[in-house]
Amino acid sequence: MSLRHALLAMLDAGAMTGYELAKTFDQSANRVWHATHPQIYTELRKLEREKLVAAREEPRGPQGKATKRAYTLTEAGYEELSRWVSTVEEPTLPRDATYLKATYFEYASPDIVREQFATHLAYHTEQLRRWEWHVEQLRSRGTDLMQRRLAEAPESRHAAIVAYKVHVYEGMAERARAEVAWAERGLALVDRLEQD
Amino acid sequence: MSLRHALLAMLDAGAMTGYELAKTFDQSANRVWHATHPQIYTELRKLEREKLVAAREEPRGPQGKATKRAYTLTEAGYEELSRWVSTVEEPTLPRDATYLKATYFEYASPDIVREQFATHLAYHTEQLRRWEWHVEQLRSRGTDLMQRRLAEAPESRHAAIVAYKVHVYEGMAERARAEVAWAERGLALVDRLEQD
DNA sequence: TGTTACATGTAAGTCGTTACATGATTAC
DNA sequence: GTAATCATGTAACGACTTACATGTAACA
Repeated sequence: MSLRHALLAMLDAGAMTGYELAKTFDQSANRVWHATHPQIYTELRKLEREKLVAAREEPRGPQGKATKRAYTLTEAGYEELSRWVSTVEEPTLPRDATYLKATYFEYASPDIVREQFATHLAYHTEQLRRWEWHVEQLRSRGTDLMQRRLAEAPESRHAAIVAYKVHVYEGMAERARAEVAWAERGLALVDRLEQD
Repeated sequence: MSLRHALLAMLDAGAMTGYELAKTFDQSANRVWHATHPQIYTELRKLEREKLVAAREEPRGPQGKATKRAYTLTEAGYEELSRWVSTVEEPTLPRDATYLKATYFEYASPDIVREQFATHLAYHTEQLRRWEWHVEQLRSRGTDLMQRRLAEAPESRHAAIVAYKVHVYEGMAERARAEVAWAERGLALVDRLEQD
């Protein structure tokens, strides 16, 4: 049940609409927890009913025919976020389809295996680039979210706020590096097996 | 929908009961895909209805009052397994509650943060030990499952069968090492932040 | 006699995906 | 005018979790 906490956490940096949250989830800094837009809209309505967030309907465009709903954390929402952060999380049990499939690669042709490793390599190379970019942004405190967050916190906490996020994103970058290396060793392995 | 393929893959090494499959999933070599026992029993019945596996009811114990159901792959099941292995898997989108939580560790006390990193460290140290053990077992071809699998395959494929599994388990070991290192750096970080 | 392991399920509920559906606004 | 983006949802289905439920067999 971490989706709600991911949402609460992002709203802690300031008001956002469901649309913005979906964007932030999928392409930007918070690619640690994946969620689709129907899930996000549904959960936001649920959080609103539980009074953990409050919605403000805003007109959109000059005519204001369209509206959007900007959500903010309530006091109760903030407390729930703090409570959650202060409980120890059990490690996630693995469920990795690529690794599972790779266990049985002897049933596939070398070309398919190469394609699988190449896809893995391309994906995680791109991810690595993203994470490294985010670490850089964080260190120079360049992201919007970080600016907003720091503005609302006392200066004495600034170091910790940045440091933990850098630690997470560096961890994600390390993971991506491990996947890139794994895929490269995999490609070398196919070649070796084919030569025999 | 990888649970079914995980089951088909394990049955490829020979007949097994739901109970044995659940054990194998959770504590032994195939800890790449997690599943609970109700899920496994349900999916096996479904696979049976779809004729991808066949069940043989066997008596258990000397009186044979109790029974167990041993499942084997059918020809169609084997074909489905081959088909699946030959399709390229899209990378899994991340959903990691520990990393998500760590992003907001500034809201937790240093002791809670230490406890979280220590839990992470202990878990992945244990996992690393397991994966390294499995790699050793595989290399010496010592596991039951591997013996059965090799017995049914032509000798020319033996190298590939072992090599791909070693590659996967080494990848899992590398991942565990990365998590151990991440948790250790995390513990050092808390200390540093507390000193300032 | 009691505990652990073996063995198999059902049922209720939550979480997550995919497809469907709608309409305004912006930029070309 | 038309395409992309902004913006918000519903509905159906499938995957997964947790609690409940039952009984045999082996071992001390």
